[in-house]
Amino acid sequence: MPQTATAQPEKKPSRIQLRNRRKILDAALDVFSQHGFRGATLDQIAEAAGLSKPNMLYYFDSKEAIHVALLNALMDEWLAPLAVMDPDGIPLDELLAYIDRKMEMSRAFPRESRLFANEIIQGAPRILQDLEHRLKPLFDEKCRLIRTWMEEGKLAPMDPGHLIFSIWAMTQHYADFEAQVQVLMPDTHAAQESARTHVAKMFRNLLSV
Amino acid sequence: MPQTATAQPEKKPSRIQLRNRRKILDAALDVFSQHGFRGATLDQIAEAAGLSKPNMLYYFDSKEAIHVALLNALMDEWLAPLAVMDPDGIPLDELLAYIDRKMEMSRAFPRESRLFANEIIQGAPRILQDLEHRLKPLFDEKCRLIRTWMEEGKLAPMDPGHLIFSIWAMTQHYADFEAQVQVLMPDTHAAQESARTHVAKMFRNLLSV
DNA sequence: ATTATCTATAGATCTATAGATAATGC
DNA sequence: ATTATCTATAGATCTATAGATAATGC
Repeated sequence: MPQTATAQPEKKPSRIQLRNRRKILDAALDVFSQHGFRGATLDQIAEAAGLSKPNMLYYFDSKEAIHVALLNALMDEWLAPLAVMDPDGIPLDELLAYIDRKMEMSRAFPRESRLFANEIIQGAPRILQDLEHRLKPLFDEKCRLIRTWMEEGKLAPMDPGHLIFSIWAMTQHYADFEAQVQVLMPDTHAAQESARTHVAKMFRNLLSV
Repeated sequence: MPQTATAQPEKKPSRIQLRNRRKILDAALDVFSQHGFRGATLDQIAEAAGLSKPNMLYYFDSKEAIHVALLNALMDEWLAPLAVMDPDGIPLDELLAYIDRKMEMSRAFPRESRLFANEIIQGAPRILQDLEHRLKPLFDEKCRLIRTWMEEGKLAPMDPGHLIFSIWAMTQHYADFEAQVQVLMPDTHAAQESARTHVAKMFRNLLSV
């Protein structure tokens, strides 16, 4: 039986392993999302994780390994709102529910949003493969679904790809550009609530037949 | 006559001064827009500018001074499309023209877009004052103008601030997240053209009474 | 016995400056 | 005379590793 090159003993990780790896990834999310990959330092991550730097490198081979592990761990969670869009649901409701889930994620998980934003703005050097192999198939599948809905006359016709880009742009803007939003609309709490209403109305208006 | 604290001899810069400062800022735009402030190095900028590193620091005091000079130099240009929105024009036309100018800038100057995006995502530490003192007044002024137009029944009513955020989010998305757009819509040229149409239609639809 | 942590530091990279030399403009 | 450039390097910071010691799980 041919043995794959990546086959490994694969002992199950200890409790300490799990806890420390999670502490490191939590800290890395803080630091990488704020400074980007090259702007972040192992010192900052180690301090935020409450571990010494060498100890941290006992759990991950390198700075890049931490970053890649973090992106991989978050990718599924990040794509979940799109993934659960249901072909058997009511088209307009499904899309509006997707938009609302994205707005909620942007509010509840701004660090995750900024982590991906930083990576992609800088050319996605460490995540391009994942975009190709995990995001692209999902994107294509949902584009086909939306196109079908439009052809059935359930949604106003438009390019499904650009529609999805519009949704991403609008929903993630409030997380990614929070510093600017806060300057221009100082009452953050009210701004967040009204943003949700504005975006929902905007897309309902756009998508209704 | 009282003398301001910042008064300086202020000799006029030589031709070489002007040329080298411009070369440095050009190079800095390349490097900072791709890697962010902390991710960029003076080595990269110096090489891109075709100057030695110490020579470059003869023209600017520090890495931060280069970055700040660059942001300041680009801010007016970056806000120009919003600034020229004309109170005496036809409301819907003015807004659609603004949106089209922003789409065109995103296409023609993606580095500028990413430079500001990087800075703001990371909390705008070096540009917060400018946002307060240059962006905020313009933003408030244009919000008042749009609100007036809406009250006159010339535009569909909505929150003007969120409308502007929507426009920024949509138009800058194609520049800032270009790496992702390219993965998902490989035919970049066609994607750009259809993006322009999509965004124009979307806002015409949204704003028409 | 194995896993986890610590101290110390190598070696690379990065910002910035000192001080000498070359080029330029009156 | 003044402006611009170069060589050399100080001093800080950063990633990563070596090797010893402590803690943990059978």
